[in-house]
Amino acid sequence: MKKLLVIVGPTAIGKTSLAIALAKKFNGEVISADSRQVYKGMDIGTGKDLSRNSKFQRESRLLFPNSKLEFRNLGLGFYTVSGVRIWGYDLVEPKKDFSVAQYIKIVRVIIDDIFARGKLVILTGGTGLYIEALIDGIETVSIPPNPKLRKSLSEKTRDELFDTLAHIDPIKAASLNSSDRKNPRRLIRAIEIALQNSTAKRVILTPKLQKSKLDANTLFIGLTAPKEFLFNNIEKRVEERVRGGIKKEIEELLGKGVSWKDQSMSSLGYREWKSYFESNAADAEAIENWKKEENKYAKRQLTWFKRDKRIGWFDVTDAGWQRNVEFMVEKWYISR
RNA sequence: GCCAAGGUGGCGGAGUGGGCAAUCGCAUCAGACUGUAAAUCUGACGCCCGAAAGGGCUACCCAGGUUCGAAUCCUGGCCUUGGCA
Repeated sequence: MKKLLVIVGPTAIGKTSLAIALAKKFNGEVISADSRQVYKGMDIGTGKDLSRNSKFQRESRLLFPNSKLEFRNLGLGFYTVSGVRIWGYDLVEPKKDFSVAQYIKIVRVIIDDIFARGKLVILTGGTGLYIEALIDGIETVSIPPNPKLRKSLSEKTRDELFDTLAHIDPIKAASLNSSDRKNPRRLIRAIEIALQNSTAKRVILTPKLQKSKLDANTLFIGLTAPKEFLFNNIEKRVEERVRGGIKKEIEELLGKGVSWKDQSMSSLGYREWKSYFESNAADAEAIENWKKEENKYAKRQLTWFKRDKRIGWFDVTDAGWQRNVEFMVEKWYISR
């Protein structure tokens, strides 16, 4: 039976180390579900758990599902940390855009491979959308972005965007909640989908939009903690990353031609340094902002995961929580 | 001691006679989320009642005063900062 263990939770709570511990115990391999760790060369800021000498190992049996996704012949591969394989890092160059659709395509290849080798898959990370998309599927992933359209819509106000959408797809427009109606990015994507759908219908291509769910026996575990504890951890972690050489990492990225406008550089821990590098702002300012933003991010993650009723929560400040997790996983693992 | 500027909500900072419970930013709380998701976006945020509409109360350093009406004007006090002695 294919078994998939999912470990979610806010940043800095210790998901990866739990994943590694469980992987050892239950013969598993870890896959990162993190929209930023996919970028090659962004290690410190995104918190890839790499030990000093861990090297990327290419698995040449595995191919990218689409040659366009592959870059520089790097291929698919993994890092080994404490004897456990970690996949999902270094999938793209930081100059490239990346999105859920690509993530699920690539990761499904990896998952199939791990299952084929009879091992447990442990998916862990803080990007809720990626996890949900991978497991439950997304109907409209097959509709690619349309850069020209996006550009032409980018000047419009939210009201104009909403009116445009209401004109093309009134049902979709009416179904949007009050927050999304004011969210330009969402409105643009909705228009993109609406247009695609309507053209498709006209050409009688009618692509069957459907969710493709992952076929596996899945257990969801969530790690949580009181906010003070979390924020404290975040603070320490940010400082560690500063000491660990985030500035140098950014310098190297910039040196390789990565720009502040690139999607990858919108990541926490990177964008906060823009004014430091560009206008000589104090690094204390960057660090303070980084911590602040990281806290907000953790809260957003909690909001996202809270609504998924499949998740069994463990508070990492409770004594013996780890044993409880292991117990739960074991019970599930040996069940059929 | 004199001169100047100023004291506003948890913080920063607008407002300089009525539209002010007070723009905005931060923080905080709650939430959304289906190819940018570490992104993007929404709501609440003096106190009390109310599901809401709405109503009531207390407020812009303190004390007085002018005025139909003051965060805004006047007087006195206290405090802060800068300059001169």
